[in-house]
Amino acid sequence: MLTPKQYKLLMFIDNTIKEKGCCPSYEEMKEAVGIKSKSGIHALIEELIEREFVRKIPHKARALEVVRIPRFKPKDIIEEEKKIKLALQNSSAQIPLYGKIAAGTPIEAIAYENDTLSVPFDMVERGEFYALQVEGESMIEAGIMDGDIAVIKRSNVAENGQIVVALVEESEATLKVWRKKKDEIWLEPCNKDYETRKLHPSQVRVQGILRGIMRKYH
Amino acid sequence: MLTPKQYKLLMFIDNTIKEKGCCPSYEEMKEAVGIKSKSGIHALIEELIEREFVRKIPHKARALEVVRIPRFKPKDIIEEEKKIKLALQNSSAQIPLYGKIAAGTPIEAIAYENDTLSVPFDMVERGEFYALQVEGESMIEAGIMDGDIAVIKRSNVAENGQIVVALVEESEATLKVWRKKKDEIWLEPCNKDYETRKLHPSQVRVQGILRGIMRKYH
DNA sequence: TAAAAAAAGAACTAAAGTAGAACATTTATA
DNA sequence: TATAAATGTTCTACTTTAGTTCTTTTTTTA
Repeated sequence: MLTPKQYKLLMFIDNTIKEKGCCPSYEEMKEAVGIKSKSGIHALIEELIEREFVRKIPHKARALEVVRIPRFKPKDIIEEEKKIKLALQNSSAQIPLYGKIAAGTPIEAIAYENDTLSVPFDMVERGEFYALQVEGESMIEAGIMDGDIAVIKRSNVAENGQIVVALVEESEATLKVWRKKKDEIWLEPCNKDYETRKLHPSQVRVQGILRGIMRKYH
Repeated sequence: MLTPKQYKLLMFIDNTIKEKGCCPSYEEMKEAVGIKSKSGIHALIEELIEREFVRKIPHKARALEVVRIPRFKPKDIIEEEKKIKLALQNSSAQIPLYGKIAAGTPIEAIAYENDTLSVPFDMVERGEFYALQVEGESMIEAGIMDGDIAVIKRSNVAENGQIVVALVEESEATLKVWRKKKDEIWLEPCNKDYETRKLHPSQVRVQGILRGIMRKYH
Protein backbone atom coordinates (compact mmCIF):
# COMPACT_ATOMS: atom_id res chain seq x y z
CA MET A 1 0.00 0.00 0.00
CA LEU A 2 0.83 3.64 -0.07
CA THR A 3 2.47 6.17 2.17
CA PRO A 4 0.45 9.27 3.02
CA LYS A 5 2.38 11.46 0.59
CA GLN A 6 2.04 8.94 -2.17
CA TYR A 7 -1.66 8.72 -1.51
CA LYS A 8 -2.09 12.46 -1.48
CA LEU A 9 -0.29 12.77 -4.77
CA LEU A 10 -2.20 9.94 -6.34
CA MET A 11 -5.50 11.49 -5.40
CA PHE A 12 -4.37 14.85 -6.72
CA ILE A 13 -3.37 13.37 -10.04
CA ASP A 14 -6.58 11.42 -10.32
CA ASN A 15 -8.64 14.48 -9.47
CA THR A 16 -6.98 16.85 -11.90
CA ILE A 17 -7.24 14.34 -14.69
CA LYS A 18 -10.91 13.87 -13.97
CA GLU A 19 -11.58 17.57 -13.53
CA LYS A 20 -9.38 19.22 -16.10
CA GLY A 21 -8.90 16.36 -18.47
CA CYS A 22 -5.14 16.49 -18.41
CA CYS A 23 -2.36 15.40 -16.18
CA PRO A 24 -0.80 18.00 -13.88
CA SER A 25 2.84 18.99 -14.22
CA TYR A 26 5.41 18.36 -11.53
CA GLU A 27 5.28 22.03 -10.65
CA GLU A 28 1.57 21.81 -10.00
CA MET A 29 2.03 18.64 -8.00
CA LYS A 30 4.63 20.37 -5.86
CA GLU A 31 2.07 22.93 -4.87
CA ALA A 32 -0.64 20.40 -4.28
CA VAL A 33 1.41 18.08 -2.11
CA GLY A 34 3.31 20.84 -0.42
CA ILE A 35 6.94 20.17 -1.22
CA LYS A 36 9.47 22.53 -2.71
CA SER A 37 11.43 20.40 -5.08
CA LYS A 38 10.47 18.54 -8.19
CA SER A 39 12.83 15.72 -7.35
CA GLY A 40 10.54 14.76 -4.52
CA ILE A 41 7.62 14.48 -6.87
CA HIS A 42 9.72 12.41 -9.18
CA ALA A 43 10.55 9.99 -6.42
CA LEU A 44 6.92 9.73 -5.35
CA ILE A 45 5.83 9.03 -8.88
CA GLU A 46 8.47 6.37 -9.36
CA GLU A 47 7.05 4.70 -6.27
CA LEU A 48 3.50 4.96 -7.54
CA ILE A 49 4.59 3.42 -10.81
CA GLU A 50 6.38 0.61 -9.05
CA ARG A 51 3.34 -0.14 -6.94
CA GLU A 52 1.22 -0.01 -10.06
CA PHE A 53 -1.09 2.78 -9.13
CA VAL A 54 0.09 4.94 -11.98
CA ARG A 55 1.43 4.38 -15.47
CA LYS A 56 3.63 6.68 -17.48
CA ILE A 57 3.56 7.01 -21.24
CA PRO A 58 7.22 7.04 -22.10
CA HIS A 59 8.73 10.11 -23.75
CA LYS A 60 5.81 12.34 -23.06
CA ALA A 61 5.32 15.20 -20.68
CA ARG A 62 2.15 15.41 -18.58
CA ALA A 63 1.39 11.87 -19.54
CA LEU A 64 0.53 9.98 -16.40
CA GLU A 65 -2.35 7.66 -16.12
CA VAL A 66 -3.97 6.49 -12.94
CA VAL A 67 -4.25 2.74 -13.01
CA ARG A 68 -6.21 2.25 -9.82
CA ILE A 69 -6.95 3.96 -6.56
CA PRO A 70 -7.33 2.19 -3.25
CA ARG A 71 -10.89 1.07 -2.80
CA PHE A 72 -12.79 2.73 -0.09
CA LYS A 73 -15.40 2.08 2.43
CA PRO A 74 -18.63 3.83 1.55
CA LYS A 75 -18.88 7.22 3.16
CA ASP A 76 -22.01 6.47 5.10
CA ILE A 77 -20.33 3.56 6.83
CA ILE A 78 -17.42 5.74 7.85
CA GLU A 79 -19.88 8.30 9.14
CA GLU A 80 -21.76 5.71 11.08
CA GLU A 81 -18.55 4.53 12.69
CA LYS A 82 -17.70 8.06 13.65
CA LYS A 83 -21.14 8.44 15.19
CA ILE A 84 -20.65 5.29 17.19
CA LYS A 85 -17.36 6.55 18.53
CA LEU A 86 -18.91 9.85 19.48
CA ALA A 87 -21.89 8.18 21.03
CA LEU A 88 -19.66 5.97 23.11
CA GLN A 89 -18.13 9.06 24.64
CA ASN A 90 -21.47 10.73 25.27
CA SER A 91 -22.93 8.31 27.63
CA SER A 92 -26.22 9.71 28.79
CA ALA A 93 -28.35 9.00 31.78
CA GLN A 94 -29.59 5.50 32.27
CA ILE A 95 -32.94 4.83 33.77
CA PRO A 96 -34.60 1.48 34.34
CA LEU A 97 -37.39 0.48 32.02
CA TYR A 98 -40.03 -1.19 34.15
CA GLY A 99 -42.30 -2.53 31.49
CA LYS A 100 -45.80 -1.50 30.56
CA ILE A 101 -48.26 0.59 32.40
CA ALA A 102 -52.01 0.58 32.03
CA ALA A 103 -53.66 -2.00 34.16
CA GLY A 104 -52.47 -4.59 36.51
CA THR A 105 -49.32 -4.79 38.46
CA PRO A 106 -48.00 -1.97 40.55
CA ILE A 107 -44.62 -0.63 39.59
CA GLU A 108 -42.64 -2.18 42.40
CA ALA A 109 -43.83 -5.58 41.39
CA ILE A 110 -42.03 -5.39 38.08
CA ALA A 111 -39.08 -3.39 39.25
CA TYR A 112 -36.84 -6.38 38.91
CA GLU A 113 -36.82 -6.12 35.14
CA ASN A 114 -33.39 -5.26 34.04
CA ASP A 115 -33.85 -3.28 30.87
CA THR A 116 -32.49 0.18 30.81
CA LEU A 117 -33.16 3.11 28.61
CA SER A 118 -30.92 6.02 27.82
CA VAL A 119 -32.49 9.41 28.00
CA PRO A 120 -31.08 12.86 27.38
CA PHE A 121 -29.65 14.33 30.54
CA ASP A 122 -31.90 17.34 30.56
CA MET A 123 -34.91 15.13 31.05
CA VAL A 124 -33.65 13.68 34.29
CA GLU A 125 -31.86 16.41 36.15
CA ARG A 126 -32.51 15.66 39.78
CA GLY A 127 -34.23 12.79 41.43
CA GLU A 128 -34.91 9.18 40.72
CA PHE A 129 -36.36 8.28 37.36
CA TYR A 130 -37.71 5.29 35.57
CA ALA A 131 -39.47 4.57 32.33
CA LEU A 132 -42.69 2.81 31.42
CA GLN A 133 -44.17 1.86 28.13
CA VAL A 134 -47.66 3.22 27.79
CA GLU A 135 -50.38 0.78 26.95
CA GLY A 136 -53.78 1.92 25.81
CA GLU A 137 -55.37 5.06 24.61
CA SER A 138 -56.64 6.68 27.74
CA MET A 139 -54.26 9.64 27.53
CA ILE A 140 -54.47 10.16 23.82
CA GLU A 141 -55.70 13.71 23.99
CA ALA A 142 -52.61 14.63 25.92
CA GLY A 143 -50.58 13.36 23.01
CA ILE A 144 -49.64 10.16 24.78
CA MET A 145 -50.08 7.25 22.43
CA ASP A 146 -50.11 3.53 22.82
CA GLY A 147 -46.53 2.33 22.85
CA ASP A 148 -44.92 5.61 23.87
CA ILE A 149 -42.20 5.59 26.48
CA ALA A 150 -43.08 7.62 29.55
CA VAL A 151 -40.20 9.01 31.59
CA ILE A 152 -41.32 9.17 35.20
CA LYS A 153 -39.82 10.90 38.19
CA ARG A 154 -40.37 8.97 41.36
CA SER A 155 -42.47 10.93 43.83
CA ASN A 156 -45.14 10.41 46.48
CA VAL A 157 -46.86 13.67 45.92
CA ALA A 158 -48.27 15.48 42.98
CA GLU A 159 -49.81 18.78 42.18
CA ASN A 160 -53.22 19.20 40.68
CA GLY A 161 -53.21 18.78 36.94
CA GLN A 162 -49.93 16.85 36.74
CA ILE A 163 -49.91 13.57 34.91
CA VAL A 164 -48.94 10.89 37.38
CA VAL A 165 -48.43 7.21 37.78
CA ALA A 166 -51.12 6.38 40.30
CA LEU A 167 -51.39 3.13 42.18
CA VAL A 168 -54.98 2.20 42.87
CA GLU A 169 -55.86 -0.20 45.65
CA GLU A 170 -52.20 -1.19 45.85
CA SER A 171 -52.62 -3.29 42.79
CA GLU A 172 -53.26 -1.31 39.64
CA ALA A 173 -50.89 1.27 38.22
CA THR A 174 -52.19 3.78 35.76
CA LEU A 175 -51.17 6.99 34.05
CA LYS A 176 -53.68 9.77 34.60
CA VAL A 177 -54.14 13.42 35.44
CA TRP A 178 -54.11 13.91 39.19
CA ARG A 179 -56.73 16.11 40.85
CA LYS A 180 -57.21 16.40 44.56
CA LYS A 181 -60.73 17.45 45.45
CA LYS A 182 -62.09 18.01 48.98
CA ASP A 183 -62.42 14.39 50.03
CA GLU A 184 -61.62 12.63 46.84
CA ILE A 185 -58.85 12.06 44.38
CA TRP A 186 -59.88 12.27 40.76
CA LEU A 187 -57.92 10.37 38.17
CA GLU A 188 -58.78 11.98 34.87
CA PRO A 189 -58.02 10.31 31.57
CA CYS A 190 -57.41 12.44 28.50
CA ASN A 191 -59.86 10.71 26.24
CA LYS A 192 -63.60 11.41 25.99
CA ASP A 193 -64.32 7.71 25.82
CA TYR A 194 -62.92 7.11 29.28
CA GLU A 195 -64.38 8.20 32.55
CA THR A 196 -62.78 9.97 35.46
CA ARG A 197 -62.28 7.72 38.43
CA LYS A 198 -63.17 9.24 41.76
CA LEU A 199 -61.42 7.58 44.65
CA HIS A 200 -60.99 8.00 48.34
CA PRO A 201 -57.47 9.17 49.24
CA SER A 202 -56.85 5.90 51.02
CA GLN A 203 -57.47 3.97 47.85
CA VAL A 204 -54.82 5.65 45.74
CA ARG A 205 -51.31 6.97 45.94
CA VAL A 206 -48.84 8.66 43.64
CA GLN A 207 -45.85 6.70 42.47
CA GLY A 208 -44.33 9.15 40.08
CA ILE A 209 -44.83 12.18 37.92
CA LEU A 210 -44.63 12.22 34.15
CA ARG A 211 -41.59 14.14 33.04
CA GLY A 212 -41.17 13.15 29.44
CA ILE A 213 -42.46 11.21 26.50
CA MET A 214 -40.34 9.50 23.90
CA ARG A 215 -41.66 7.87 20.78
CA LYS A 216 -39.93 6.08 17.95
CA TYR A 217 -41.23 5.75 14.39
CA HIS A 218 -40.01 3.03 12.08
CA MET B 1 -7.14 -18.98 14.45
CA LEU B 2 -5.62 -15.65 15.19
CA THR B 3 -4.90 -14.31 18.61
CA PRO B 4 -6.98 -11.30 19.64
CA LYS B 5 -4.01 -8.99 19.19
CA GLN B 6 -3.32 -10.31 15.74
CA TYR B 7 -6.94 -9.99 14.77
CA LYS B 8 -7.21 -6.51 16.12
CA LEU B 9 -4.11 -5.45 14.25
CA LEU B 10 -5.26 -7.02 11.04
CA MET B 11 -8.58 -5.24 11.24
CA PHE B 12 -6.87 -1.98 12.04
CA ILE B 13 -4.62 -2.24 9.02
CA ASP B 14 -7.50 -3.16 6.77
CA ASN B 15 -9.58 -0.36 8.13
CA THR B 16 -7.01 2.38 7.79
CA ILE B 17 -6.21 1.37 4.27
CA LYS B 18 -9.86 1.49 3.36
CA GLU B 19 -10.49 4.69 5.19
CA LYS B 20 -7.37 6.71 4.58
CA GLY B 21 -6.03 5.02 1.49
CA CYS B 22 -2.63 4.44 2.98
CA CYS B 23 -0.97 1.95 5.19
CA PRO B 24 -0.47 2.80 8.86
CA SER B 25 3.01 2.94 10.36
CA TYR B 26 4.13 0.76 13.25
CA GLU B 27 3.85 3.75 15.48
CA GLU B 28 0.18 4.16 14.61
CA MET B 29 -0.43 0.45 15.01
CA LYS B 30 1.03 0.58 18.50
CA GLU B 31 -1.68 3.01 19.49
CA ALA B 32 -4.44 1.05 17.87
CA VAL B 33 -3.56 -2.30 19.35
CA GLY B 34 -2.43 -0.98 22.69
CA ILE B 35 1.17 -2.07 22.71
CA LYS B 36 4.00 0.17 23.82
CA SER B 37 6.81 -1.10 21.70
CA LYS B 38 7.30 -1.33 17.97
CA SER B 39 9.01 -4.68 18.31
CA GLY B 40 5.71 -6.16 19.40
CA ILE B 41 4.05 -4.91 16.25
CA HIS B 42 6.89 -6.33 14.25
CA ALA B 43 6.34 -9.75 15.74
CA LEU B 44 2.61 -9.62 15.15
CA ILE B 45 3.09 -8.63 11.55
CA GLU B 46 5.58 -11.40 10.96
CA GLU B 47 2.94 -13.78 12.23
CA LEU B 48 0.29 -12.30 9.98
CA ILE B 49 2.60 -12.59 7.00
CA GLU B 50 3.47 -16.16 7.89
CA ARG B 51 -0.19 -17.08 8.02
CA GLU B 52 -0.83 -15.20 4.81
CA PHE B 53 -3.27 -12.66 6.08
CA VAL B 54 -0.98 -9.85 5.08
CA ARG B 55 1.59 -9.25 2.39
CA LYS B 56 4.55 -6.93 2.50
CA ILE B 57 6.49 -5.36 -0.32
CA PRO B 58 10.03 -6.11 0.77
CA HIS B 59 12.25 -3.21 1.73
CA LYS B 60 9.48 -0.68 1.67
CA ALA B 61 7.92 1.28 4.47
CA ARG B 62 4.15 1.52 4.83
CA ALA B 63 3.76 -1.15 2.24
CA LEU B 64 1.47 -3.73 3.77
CA GLU B 65 -1.51 -5.18 2.05
CA VAL B 66 -4.28 -7.22 3.60
CA VAL B 67 -4.72 -10.48 1.75
CA ARG B 68 -7.74 -11.88 3.53
CA ILE B 69 -9.79 -11.59 6.69
CA PRO B 70 -10.41 -14.67 8.83
CA ARG B 71 -13.90 -16.02 8.83
CA PHE B 72 -14.12 -16.36 12.59
CA LYS B 73 -13.38 -13.74 15.16
CA PRO B 74 -11.46 -14.65 18.29
CA LYS B 75 -13.70 -15.08 21.33
CA ASP B 76 -12.28 -12.08 23.12
CA ILE B 77 -13.12 -9.88 20.19
CA ILE B 78 -16.69 -11.12 20.07
CA GLU B 79 -17.10 -10.40 23.75
CA GLU B 80 -15.64 -6.98 23.36
CA GLU B 81 -18.05 -6.21 20.56
CA LYS B 82 -20.94 -7.28 22.73
CA LYS B 83 -19.80 -4.88 25.41
CA ILE B 84 -19.63 -2.07 22.90
CA LYS B 85 -23.13 -2.83 21.75
CA LEU B 86 -24.36 -2.66 25.29
CA ALA B 87 -22.54 0.57 25.88
CA LEU B 88 -24.16 1.97 22.79
CA GLN B 89 -27.60 1.39 24.19
CA ASN B 90 -26.51 3.48 27.10
CA SER B 91 -25.24 6.34 25.09
CA SER B 92 -26.62 9.26 23.27
CA ALA B 93 -25.92 11.16 20.12
CA GLN B 94 -25.93 14.85 19.49
CA ILE B 95 -28.11 16.19 16.73
CA PRO B 96 -28.61 19.79 15.71
CA LEU B 97 -31.75 21.56 16.79
CA TYR B 98 -32.85 23.72 13.93
CA GLY B 99 -35.63 25.67 15.54
CA LYS B 100 -39.33 25.53 15.06
CA ILE B 101 -41.36 24.04 12.30
CA ALA B 102 -44.85 24.99 11.25
CA ALA B 103 -44.92 27.88 8.88
CA GLY B 104 -42.37 30.08 7.33
CA THR B 105 -38.73 29.48 6.74
CA PRO B 106 -37.41 26.38 5.07
CA ILE B 107 -35.07 24.23 7.09
CA GLU B 108 -31.88 25.21 5.31
CA ALA B 109 -32.50 28.83 6.13
CA ILE B 110 -32.18 28.20 9.83
CA ALA B 111 -29.55 25.52 9.66
CA TYR B 112 -26.97 27.89 11.07
CA GLU B 113 -28.46 27.68 14.52
CA ASN B 114 -26.01 26.02 16.75
CA ASP B 115 -28.10 24.33 19.38
CA THR B 116 -27.76 20.63 19.77
CA LEU B 117 -29.94 18.07 21.40
CA SER B 118 -28.93 14.73 22.78
CA VAL B 119 -31.08 11.80 21.83
CA PRO B 120 -30.81 8.10 22.64
CA PHE B 121 -28.33 6.62 20.24
CA ASP B 122 -30.63 3.91 18.98
CA MET B 123 -32.92 6.56 17.57
CA VAL B 124 -30.30 7.81 15.15
CA GLU B 125 -28.06 4.93 14.21
CA ARG B 126 -27.79 5.44 10.49
CA GLY B 127 -28.22 8.57 8.49
CA GLU B 128 -28.25 12.26 9.14
CA PHE B 129 -30.63 13.57 11.76
CA TYR B 130 -31.81 16.86 13.10
CA ALA B 131 -34.47 18.06 15.48
CA LEU B 132 -37.27 20.58 15.19
CA GLN B 133 -39.63 21.97 17.71
CA VAL B 134 -43.20 21.48 16.61
CA GLU B 135 -45.37 24.55 16.53
CA GLY B 136 -49.11 24.30 16.24
CA GLU B 137 -51.75 21.66 16.59
CA SER B 138 -52.08 20.29 13.12
CA MET B 139 -50.71 16.84 14.03
CA ILE B 140 -52.40 16.52 17.36
CA GLU B 141 -54.29 13.35 16.53
CA ALA B 142 -50.99 11.65 15.83
CA GLY B 143 -49.96 12.50 19.36
CA ILE B 144 -47.72 15.33 18.25
CA MET B 145 -48.35 18.34 20.42
CA ASP B 146 -47.38 21.95 20.27
CA GLY B 147 -43.86 22.25 21.65
CA ASP B 148 -42.82 18.65 21.13
CA ILE B 149 -39.37 17.93 19.74
CA ALA B 150 -39.47 16.05 16.45
CA VAL B 151 -36.44 13.95 15.60
CA ILE B 152 -36.09 13.98 11.83
CA LYS B 153 -34.01 11.85 9.51
CA ARG B 154 -32.83 13.78 6.51
CA SER B 155 -34.24 12.33 3.29
CA ASN B 156 -35.45 13.41 -0.11
CA VAL B 157 -37.99 10.70 -0.47
CA ALA B 158 -40.80 9.35 1.60
CA GLU B 159 -43.28 6.54 1.50
CA ASN B 160 -47.01 7.02 1.59
CA GLY B 161 -48.29 7.49 5.09
CA GLN B 162 -45.01 8.57 6.62
CA ILE B 163 -44.92 11.78 8.55
CA VAL B 164 -42.48 14.08 6.81
CA VAL B 165 -41.02 17.52 6.88
CA ALA B 166 -42.28 18.92 3.59
CA LEU B 167 -41.06 22.09 2.00
CA VAL B 168 -43.82 23.84 0.08
CA GLU B 169 -42.97 26.33 -2.65
CA GLU B 170 -39.40 26.40 -1.39
CA SER B 171 -40.48 28.63 1.42
CA GLU B 172 -42.70 26.94 3.94
CA ALA B 173 -41.69 23.90 5.94
CA THR B 174 -44.38 21.82 7.55
CA LEU B 175 -44.86 18.51 9.32
CA LYS B 176 -47.55 16.40 7.68
CA VAL B 177 -48.49 12.94 6.49
CA TRP B 178 -47.14 12.39 2.98
CA ARG B 179 -49.36 10.84 0.33
CA LYS B 180 -48.47 10.59 -3.29
CA LYS B 181 -51.54 10.41 -5.50
CA LYS B 182 -51.55 10.13 -9.28
CA ASP B 183 -50.59 13.69 -10.15
CA GLU B 184 -50.67 15.28 -6.78
CA ILE B 185 -48.99 15.22 -3.45
CA TRP B 186 -51.33 15.36 -0.49
CA LEU B 187 -50.12 16.77 2.78
CA GLU B 188 -52.51 15.47 5.39
CA PRO B 189 -52.71 17.00 8.83
CA CYS B 190 -53.81 14.87 11.77
CA ASN B 191 -56.45 17.20 13.06
CA LYS B 192 -60.05 17.42 11.88
CA ASP B 193 -59.92 21.19 12.00
CA TYR B 194 -57.22 21.37 9.36
CA GLU B 195 -57.53 20.56 5.71
CA THR B 196 -55.41 18.39 3.49
CA ARG B 197 -53.32 20.40 1.08
CA LYS B 198 -53.21 19.07 -2.45
CA LEU B 199 -50.16 20.18 -4.34
CA HIS B 200 -48.48 19.60 -7.64
CA PRO B 201 -45.27 17.59 -7.20
CA SER B 202 -43.24 20.56 -8.38
CA GLN B 203 -44.57 22.64 -5.51
CA VAL B 204 -43.39 20.41 -2.71
CA ARG B 205 -40.46 18.29 -1.69
CA VAL B 206 -39.51 16.09 1.22
CA GLN B 207 -36.81 17.29 3.56
CA GLY B 208 -36.93 14.60 6.17
CA ILE B 209 -38.90 11.84 7.78
CA LEU B 210 -40.17 11.83 11.33
CA ARG B 211 -38.31 9.27 13.39
CA GLY B 212 -39.08 10.24 16.93
CA ILE B 213 -40.91 12.50 19.29
CA MET B 214 -39.60 13.77 22.58
CA ARG B 215 -41.59 15.81 25.02
CA LYS B 216 -40.68 17.34 28.35
CA TYR B 217 -43.08 18.12 31.17
CA HIS B 218 -42.24 20.64 33.82
C1' DT C 1 7.93 -21.76 40.55
C1' DA C 2 10.27 -22.65 36.38
C1' DA C 3 9.77 -22.37 31.56
C1' DA C 4 7.69 -20.10 27.85
C1' DA C 5 5.50 -16.35 25.79
C1' DA C 6 4.64 -11.59 25.38
C1' DA C 7 5.97 -6.96 25.87
C1' DA C 8 9.13 -3.06 26.54
C1' DG C 9 13.14 -0.59 25.40
C1' DA C 10 17.42 0.71 23.26
C1' DA C 11 20.35 0.81 19.44
C1' DC C 12 20.65 0.36 14.89
C1' DT C 13 19.52 0.12 9.77
C1' DA C 14 16.73 1.40 6.10
C1' DA C 15 13.38 3.95 3.64
C1' DA C 16 10.86 8.16 2.80
C1' DG C 17 10.79 12.84 2.34
C1' DT C 18 13.15 17.48 1.42
C1' DA C 19 15.89 20.62 -1.11
C1' DG C 20 18.56 22.67 -4.82
C1' DA C 21 21.01 22.61 -8.87
C1' DA C 22 22.36 20.96 -13.24
C1' DC C 23 20.96 18.70 -17.02
C1' DA C 24 17.84 16.37 -20.55
C1' DT C 25 13.76 16.10 -23.04
C1' DT C 26 9.34 17.56 -24.83
C1' DT C 27 6.30 21.13 -26.41
C1' DA C 28 4.89 25.49 -28.17
C1' DT C 29 5.61 29.14 -31.25
C1' DA C 30 8.16 32.75 -33.69
C1' DT D 1 12.53 24.19 -38.00
C1' DA D 2 15.11 26.65 -34.65
C1' DT D 3 14.59 28.27 -30.40
C1' DA D 4 12.65 29.42 -26.00
C1' DA D 5 9.84 27.86 -22.56
C1' DA D 6 8.01 24.29 -20.11
C1' DT D 7 8.51 19.97 -18.28
C1' DG D 8 10.86 15.97 -16.56
C1' DT D 9 15.22 13.45 -14.79
C1' DT D 10 19.26 12.73 -12.14
C1' DC D 11 22.48 13.67 -8.63
C1' DT D 12 24.09 14.95 -4.05
C1' DA D 13 23.39 15.92 0.63
C1' DC D 14 20.71 15.90 4.42
C1' DT D 15 16.54 15.27 7.86
C1' DT D 16 12.87 12.76 9.39
C1' DT D 17 10.22 8.81 9.73
C1' DA D 18 9.81 3.90 9.62
C1' DG D 19 11.27 -0.79 10.37
C1' DT D 20 14.53 -4.40 12.41
C1' DT D 21 17.12 -6.73 15.78
C1' DC D 22 18.63 -7.64 19.99
C1' DT D 23 18.53 -7.66 25.17
C1' DT D 24 15.96 -7.13 29.28
C1' DT D 25 11.79 -7.24 31.83
C1' DT D 26 7.22 -8.66 32.74
C1' DT D 27 3.43 -11.67 32.40
C1' DT D 28 1.33 -16.17 31.55
C1' DT D 29 0.67 -20.72 32.24
C1' DA D 30 1.95 -25.50 32.71
